[in-house]
Amino acid sequence: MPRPPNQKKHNTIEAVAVRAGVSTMTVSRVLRGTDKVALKTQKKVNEAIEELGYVHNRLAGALASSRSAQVAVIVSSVGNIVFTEVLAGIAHALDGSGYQPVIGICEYDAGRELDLVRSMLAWRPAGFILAHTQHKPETVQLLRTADIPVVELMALAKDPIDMCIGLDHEAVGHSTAEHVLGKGYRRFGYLGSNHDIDVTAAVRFNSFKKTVEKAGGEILKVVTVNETSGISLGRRHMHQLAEGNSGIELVYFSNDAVAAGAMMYCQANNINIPGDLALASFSGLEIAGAMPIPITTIKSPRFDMGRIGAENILRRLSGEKFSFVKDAGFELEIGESC
Amino acid sequence: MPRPPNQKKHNTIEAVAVRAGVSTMTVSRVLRGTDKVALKTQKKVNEAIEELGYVHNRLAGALASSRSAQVAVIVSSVGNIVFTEVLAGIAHALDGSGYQPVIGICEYDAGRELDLVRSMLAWRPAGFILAHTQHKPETVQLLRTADIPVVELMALAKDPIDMCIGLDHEAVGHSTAEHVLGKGYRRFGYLGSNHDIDVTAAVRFNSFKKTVEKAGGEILKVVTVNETSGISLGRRHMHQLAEGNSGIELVYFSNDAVAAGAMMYCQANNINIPGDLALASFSGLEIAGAMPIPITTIKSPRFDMGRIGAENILRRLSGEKFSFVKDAGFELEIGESC
DNA sequence: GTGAAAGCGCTAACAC
DNA sequence: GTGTTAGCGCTTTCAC
Repeated sequence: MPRPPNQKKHNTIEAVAVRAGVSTMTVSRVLRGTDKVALKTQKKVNEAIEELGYVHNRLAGALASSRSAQVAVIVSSVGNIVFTEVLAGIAHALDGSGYQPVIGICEYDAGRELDLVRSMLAWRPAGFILAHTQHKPETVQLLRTADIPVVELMALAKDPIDMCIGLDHEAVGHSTAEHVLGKGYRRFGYLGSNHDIDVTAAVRFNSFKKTVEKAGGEILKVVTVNETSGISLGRRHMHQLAEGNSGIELVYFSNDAVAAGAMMYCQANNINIPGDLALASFSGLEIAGAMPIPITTIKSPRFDMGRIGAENILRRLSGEKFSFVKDAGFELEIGESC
Repeated sequence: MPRPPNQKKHNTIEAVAVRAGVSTMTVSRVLRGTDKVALKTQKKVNEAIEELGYVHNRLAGALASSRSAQVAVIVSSVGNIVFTEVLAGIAHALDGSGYQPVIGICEYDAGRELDLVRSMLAWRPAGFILAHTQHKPETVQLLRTADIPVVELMALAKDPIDMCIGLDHEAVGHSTAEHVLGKGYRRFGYLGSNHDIDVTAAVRFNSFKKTVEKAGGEILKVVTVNETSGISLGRRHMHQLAEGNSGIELVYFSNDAVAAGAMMYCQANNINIPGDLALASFSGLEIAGAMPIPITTIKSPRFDMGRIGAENILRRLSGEKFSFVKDAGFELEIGESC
């Protein structure tokens, strides 16, 4: 024998229907706000819902309609403020749409990402947002066959899964180099973190280097550290680039947190910026502008990438047909550090 | 007539079952890893899954078993690094448990929180984590009747919904005051942000003030700003406390980001710390220790609050019966700023 | 170790 | 405007 018949159904639209003296369909309609229901009936139903403290079961709803109201989001890390801004943009765009973000964190690990995609897909999300463009082939395959709108953020994908809006990190590195070359600097140092997992930093640096060398400049010293990027990292490792008479005129950083730490080191060690040493960075974080000597950096529209990504998921969900790969653009934020 | 009969079921355990030459039940068992299935059968099923690119539908599973594998999490903001550390702790604890966090952001708004709780509850999460203790009565009611494990984090709740692990912010303010009084300071200023939404900051300050005044000290000037807390806020508003001969010996801050900005102001304006002015703060963020003059602050176990919260949700989900309200404790991190 | 049938709570598709 | 019926894709329960 199968499971015993329902005994005391509670918290079902059926209970609400009975109490309101209508059919379950009517309750369903009131709940979803679709179709027309007589105002009097609506009132009765809403009262019944209130009295019973009924909470709609979207699990059953999603199954029945094969339409979920969740949007899956995977970010590399929440410890990195860059991603939290993207998340904020996504949350902002989704707010009030009826869709909810479900967030997964892959810690820069493509294997974890694959696992996450698989298990998030099991909840049949309406759309998928990935805040990075490095994936395993299986991940791409899985998402392509899922047949839901997908957006990749942060960088321009060479072979996008579906939609994409991100930065051209090569252009970022190039522009930064052009700027500092224009200022007359020719001898450079570099301090970066986690190039093995943050591919975009490597792309920026390589492009920076290429442009510098093409113009006759030199990269005298490169320090890359494999620990989590942060202020204290910059503070602790800056001595490698600041001490002695290395001839370095300007240090380029993988991001503003590292640069800020480096500036703290300089402040604590009486190194004059930009007189003794100039600094240039990437991120456009609040901290760059709040430094005693504001740091020249590159600002990218992180919040907007998240917002636009989510908005386009919504547009597709509402039936529009389109796809795109869009350069999000960036802005050179000139401080006093170079 | 109701909906037309299933035509081409794809991506169902039925399709897998047919291909593997077994019943759907067997596929289900393999998928969930429960019960015993002959190794040969398992292999056949797994092959079929692979060939079909089948993705498990947890929606249907959750409905049938009335058991979901999602844990709902609500944080006040992701812009505040404090919450991202809590999230990281939660993600860490849930990792590998089979449960997935579903994150909502209420932006410090109890009304939004209520909406979020309602709509997240509609997905029948297995548990609920709230990274704050301020709620509308309806929220509390809703969660209490949901009959799922609930954890509140960050502060000690007076009337906890269920479990709670957080800081005693009154003790924090008191300890900070004791420390600075012990150092001989008697005349204080305060710079805080967003007291209307961040209740914990107000609690810390009031407790600080009480302790100071009881000891014969004075709070000479209080500046509270209603904008999003951050480095630049500290940088821009510090002048109100630093300029002139106000007699202020030490400034207390609502958090480290504000304090760091204040230090940037002092650095840029040649105010000697702690000679001209001492600083004390709260948070224990990386930035406090990376300053040219490390800032004395209070460190709380944010990651661990998240981790422990999630772990206890899991314990309850595995059948254990218990509840608790736990003081997470804190540590005075003595820098050179006072 | 495996299968059959009923049902989780809801909504699509129609009828009235 | 409202009700009826079948079924979304899975798991429960029991039988073999």
